[in-house]
Amino acid sequence: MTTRVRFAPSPTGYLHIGSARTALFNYLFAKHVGGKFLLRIEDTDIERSTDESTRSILEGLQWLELQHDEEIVYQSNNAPKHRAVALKLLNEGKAYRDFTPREERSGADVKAAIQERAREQKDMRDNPFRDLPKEESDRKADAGEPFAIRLKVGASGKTIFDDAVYGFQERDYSEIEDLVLLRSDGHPLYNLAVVCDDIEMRITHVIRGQDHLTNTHKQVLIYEALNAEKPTFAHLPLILAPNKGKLSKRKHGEVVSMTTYRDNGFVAAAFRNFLVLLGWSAGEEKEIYTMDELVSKFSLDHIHKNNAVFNFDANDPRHWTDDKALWMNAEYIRTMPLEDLIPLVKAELKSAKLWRDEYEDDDKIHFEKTVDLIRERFFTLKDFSSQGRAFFSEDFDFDEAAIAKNLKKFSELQTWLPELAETLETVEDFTHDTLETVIKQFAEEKGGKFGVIMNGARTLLTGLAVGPSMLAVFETLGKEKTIRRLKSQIAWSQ
RNA sequence: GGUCGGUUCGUCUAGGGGUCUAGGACACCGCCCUUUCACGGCGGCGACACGGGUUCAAAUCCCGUACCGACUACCA
Repeated sequence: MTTRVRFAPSPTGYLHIGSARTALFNYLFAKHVGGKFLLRIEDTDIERSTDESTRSILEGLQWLELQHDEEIVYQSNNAPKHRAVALKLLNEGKAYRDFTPREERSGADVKAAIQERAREQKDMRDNPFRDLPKEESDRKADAGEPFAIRLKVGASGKTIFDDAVYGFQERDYSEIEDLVLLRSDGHPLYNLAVVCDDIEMRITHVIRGQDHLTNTHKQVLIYEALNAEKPTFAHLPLILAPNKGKLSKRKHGEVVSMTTYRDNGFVAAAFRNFLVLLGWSAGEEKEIYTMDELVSKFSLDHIHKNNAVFNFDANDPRHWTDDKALWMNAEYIRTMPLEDLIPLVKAELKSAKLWRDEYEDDDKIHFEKTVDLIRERFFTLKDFSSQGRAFFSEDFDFDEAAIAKNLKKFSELQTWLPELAETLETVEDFTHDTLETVIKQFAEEKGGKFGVIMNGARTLLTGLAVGPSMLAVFETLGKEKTIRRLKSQIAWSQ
């Protein structure tokens, strides 16, 4: 039997990093065993689901390169089927009509209210309509009395299943209430919908967040009522906020959204690599994996049981997201094959209006050399257009601190650097070694320090106080720009 | 409250009775390299939640306690 898994987000917001990781694990598991990775949008919560959210989720998956197989299933399209199933269970006597008036639950304090209610320790089988004779139930229904349909959970017994991550699970029926299958307005509920759809989609492995672990018992009951074969369940540890609480948009903002990473210059492969290490490890010291390696190494039995903390400090710009994610991104930028990086840099330069078509034509080699040089110290793709701006444009800013530290502190540089430009004009072979000889000699003649001259040049040439080896910068920028910028007085007048 | 999970450096983790005076990565700190630096090299700091058992031997197995989390909806 082919392995079939699904990622089933509800479109009530952007793609959350926890969901993204769930999608990733599903994808890797499917690909590892040569199975199918399906996508189902659980848009049955009419009030909260939006098309925009669906789009955002799709974009996030696409960015991470988690291509789904087959057509996307929209759960709302299946509502009639879910309803039919509820009715079928009703006819078979496995479910019953509950004529209790609906209790409206809404607002921020639902959770508290539910907990409060749960504290009462009531008997899960005390519903007065549970054993209402069929005739009477039919009569009330025919009379137009609204009713919900509840699953009739056995008086005694227990549900069991063997979770691929958490192991053997059991729960006594007395802990499970007669769950509502169909709302009194005919709207099918989550547990019913999930089970029906998973059956219809022939899902073999349900891989999802640990927050569904206890729900699973209810679903197992539905599978059994339907005489359907249960899939294998595998629950994933949660990804928590630094305070070990739930990671949410309301409390934590943009850091939890996938689009934030895409929009802030993350390399998708790097973020994916970071994500896969949250709750899973191959049991080795290696940490950087290509997608192919992940597919071949991934397995459910290396998934942890304990939750992982997504560590970041909202008040510290340098640690605005998890340090390891940031490091991973930098690592990818400086070590990934240049040909894979180039398109990403191209996109970044385009969006910053710094892209020129020559970069992949006449100027291709030089462009690639430039990217290769400056990527060494970059953390995100944004750095190519910000810190790297001077390499792609004449219109760049000078860092105030750099001017103070590298130029104004040494006033003699104001005449020396233009003089250096004159000297460099005579250099035919504008390359690293030759430049080094010439500039060292120039420094000696002036009685100045080589380093001071180089750093002054750095600021004039790039606007910054940090960057790659200056001789390489000279060479990469080329003779013409080097000379022009060394002569420029713009920075001096700031 | 109940049920179910979980607990190894600040964070991500290796480990599944002896090879653990607990390994790696990130972060942090120091030194080195150097024309700068957020590169690189070397080093440092730093953890088995606690208490009982079982065993010749426990981070690893069992029990209890503490703490954290999930669930407990006519939400998903």
